[in-house]
Amino acid sequence: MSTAPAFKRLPRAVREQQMLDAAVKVFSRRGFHAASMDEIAEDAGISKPMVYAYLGTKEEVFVACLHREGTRMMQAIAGAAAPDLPADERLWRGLRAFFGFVGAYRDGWAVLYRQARGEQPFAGELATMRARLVEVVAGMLDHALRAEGREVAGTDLEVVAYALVGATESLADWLADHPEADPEKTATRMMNVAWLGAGQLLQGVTWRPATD
Amino acid sequence: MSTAPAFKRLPRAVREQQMLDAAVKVFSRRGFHAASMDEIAEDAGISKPMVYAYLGTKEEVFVACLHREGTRMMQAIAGAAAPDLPADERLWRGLRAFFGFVGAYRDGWAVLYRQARGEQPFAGELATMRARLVEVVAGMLDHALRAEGREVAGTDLEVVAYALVGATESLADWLADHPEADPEKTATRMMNVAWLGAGQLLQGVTWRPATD
DNA sequence: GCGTAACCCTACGCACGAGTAGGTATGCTC
DNA sequence: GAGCATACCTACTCGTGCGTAGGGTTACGC
Repeated sequence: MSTAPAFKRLPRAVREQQMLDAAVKVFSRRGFHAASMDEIAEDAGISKPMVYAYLGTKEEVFVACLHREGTRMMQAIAGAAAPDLPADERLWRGLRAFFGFVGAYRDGWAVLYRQARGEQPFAGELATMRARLVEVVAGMLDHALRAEGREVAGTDLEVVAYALVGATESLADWLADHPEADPEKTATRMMNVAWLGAGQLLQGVTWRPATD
Repeated sequence: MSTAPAFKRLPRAVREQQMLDAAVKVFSRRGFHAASMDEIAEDAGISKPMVYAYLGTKEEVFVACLHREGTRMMQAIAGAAAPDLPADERLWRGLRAFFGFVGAYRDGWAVLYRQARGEQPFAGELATMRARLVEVVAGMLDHALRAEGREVAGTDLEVVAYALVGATESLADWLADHPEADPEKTATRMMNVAWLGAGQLLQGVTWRPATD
């Protein structure tokens, strides 16, 4: 019989990406635990055992999502912020790339930051990624300050970098919830806060002398 | 037989608090879904039906936790930042109170921000609370600027306030993971970043003119 | 054209955890 | 010290969803 096969057979590489797309979507909507493998399979237009065959258990599927979206984001940023540029230009381009990523892959962002953070097994992975970002930002600040002949304690640098990364993530959340907002403009605003605030502070200006 | 009752009978109000303590602890460790009512009950030193009798279903227990911790936090901040003080002093006291809260109730913080955020049914509640904070901060900035005869568009103010709140939350996370760190000092650092960065920016200084 | 490997399915087993039924003991009131 | 409310328990039911067993079909090499 030639019952036109409702859906085509596809090569593994393609199906895997479809599954990941579906998984990211479902995880971002429901959260890790509330998401069901059945829903992911259905959303990918496939049946559950295929997901197990290609991607493994639920945890493994989530890790695969985390990995793909994380890599995308890191590459977007790293590709934009070439290390031979002056620090402020690197920061600016990095921010633009970052907000561009969030604007383009909202679901990915939600999975990465809103979900992974709460679930114990994955929080570590996420923390590592963020730590890399903090390190890079701290490096930029340090570099910029050395160029002006100033020097600052490592811990202070790290904490300030942490605050900047936090502020950026927060604006990313805001952006994800405001589809009408412009990523470019958001990046500009963040750049202003970051560069002026951090710069001033690390140059020795303080609101109230830190009485350690 | 006088089999000394292994554990005492306690009045409802006391048991409820013990249950909430246990629930906050378990939720912060495991996350909402992975947490089990059995574990909460065991941790509180009573049996499961008591939890249902006093606090209701799992969702209701979580909401109760959210409510208690959220109220504690808001009261700590509001109590410290009296509205008749100058804006910078209010900001400073609010920050101190906030970091003090996080230092004292780490589990509460984790439940509030790391868990509630990811779970759809509760994210809204949390967003409302954060919105109130953003509003207050924006109000402070606005007030401070008007005092200097300057004026700024509402949206800009809100976005900057958002970034500041985000940076603060981020440092709170850092603090929660670094038990040795000093809340007071963290507050000082945040104050410096906030006041200098936001202040400068809103006074018209920019890194690169925003070319709307 | 025939074997074989890759793709894909329906239909289950089974554990885990939310929520409940139904009963016991302890203190408090009159 | 009888009656009653409140604190508390053990021991279940039952739905939900992860993970799998076992089998069918299409393409591709030779």
